Amino acid sequence: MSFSRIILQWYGVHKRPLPWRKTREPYLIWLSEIMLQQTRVAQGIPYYLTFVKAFPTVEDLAAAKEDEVLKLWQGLGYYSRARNLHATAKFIAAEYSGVFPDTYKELVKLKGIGDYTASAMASICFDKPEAVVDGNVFRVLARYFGVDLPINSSEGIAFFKELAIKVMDVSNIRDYNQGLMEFGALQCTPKNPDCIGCPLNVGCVALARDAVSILPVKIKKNKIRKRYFNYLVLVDENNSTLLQQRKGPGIWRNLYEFPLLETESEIEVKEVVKNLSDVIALEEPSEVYLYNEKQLVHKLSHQHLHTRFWIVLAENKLKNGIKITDLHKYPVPVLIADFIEAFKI
DNA sequence: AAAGCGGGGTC
DNA sequence: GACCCAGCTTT
Repeated sequence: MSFSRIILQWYGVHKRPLPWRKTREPYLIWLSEIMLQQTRVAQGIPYYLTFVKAFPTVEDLAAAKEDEVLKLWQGLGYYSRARNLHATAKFIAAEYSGVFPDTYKELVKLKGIGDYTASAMASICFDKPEAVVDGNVFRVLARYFGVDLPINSSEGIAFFKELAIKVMDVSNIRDYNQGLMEFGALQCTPKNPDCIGCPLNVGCVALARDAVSILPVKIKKNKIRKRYFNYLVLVDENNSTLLQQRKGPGIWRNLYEFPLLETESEIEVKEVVKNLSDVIALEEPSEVYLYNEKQLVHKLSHQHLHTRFWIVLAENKLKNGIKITDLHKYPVPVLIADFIEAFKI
């Protein structure tokens, strides 16, 4: 039996009943695909359900404020996905009367939709013969066909895409594509795959060469940048504080945070007081003290944020102050959300 | 071609 | 601690 036949047959038995598998409506498939980029299915499910409930149609999403979208996205990470999602929803509603295009070529032009997502939507929603290549597919193909080209090199990406097109089954492309990814997620797992019980073990090149554990090959290049964040948590007599929206490029764009003093290294309270006026306009603080004695390290995949929260008691009432009890309404990074959760004055 | 972009699960 | 996850965009 062929590679694709075995995948289809396996999928028929092991298909999980995921929420987005009850439909082929482009809006819902799109939503699920964007959320699942670099994200495990289990982590994405609750967000998907929340979004479908809050925004049943693309017009509903288009009509929302970006802050609302980011708030519901909070905790899922890679927030450019949420910003692009919102921008594309507005574009589809305004320019396409709320109807998604049905070809790879048109889909891939949309913000936040790249090769993978355009292929997934075209095949799943419209039965178009497009091959998907996600992390699962890279792994399955690399092992079964014994390909050791790095999956994160230009050459590797092009090779695997071509290979995926060669072996796809266009007679049932929806199930084939989803089946191949499901197979990677459940059977051909990154660590300790069950090769004994694998329906593809006979033809698997990696298994024959005892190379399962070294495939796929990936060039690693993780340089982790250390940063030192000092958040200034102002508190006035009304129990109000200040938040700022992060602007420009970099992490957490358009999310909110406390006024930030970033430094080259860990600093003392004296230095915080000295630099206070650079970050916030304040008549005169009555007291500045450290909230977390032990600096906490918030780990992103490419940055370690050594973070301290400083409580700054304000002498006068803050202008544009936000009630501490209202902080939970703003979209914030998990780092800030955890602080807000724990903060008791 | 390479870097930047989150947060969480798994081993 | 290392690796990975239904990747995309910018440089």
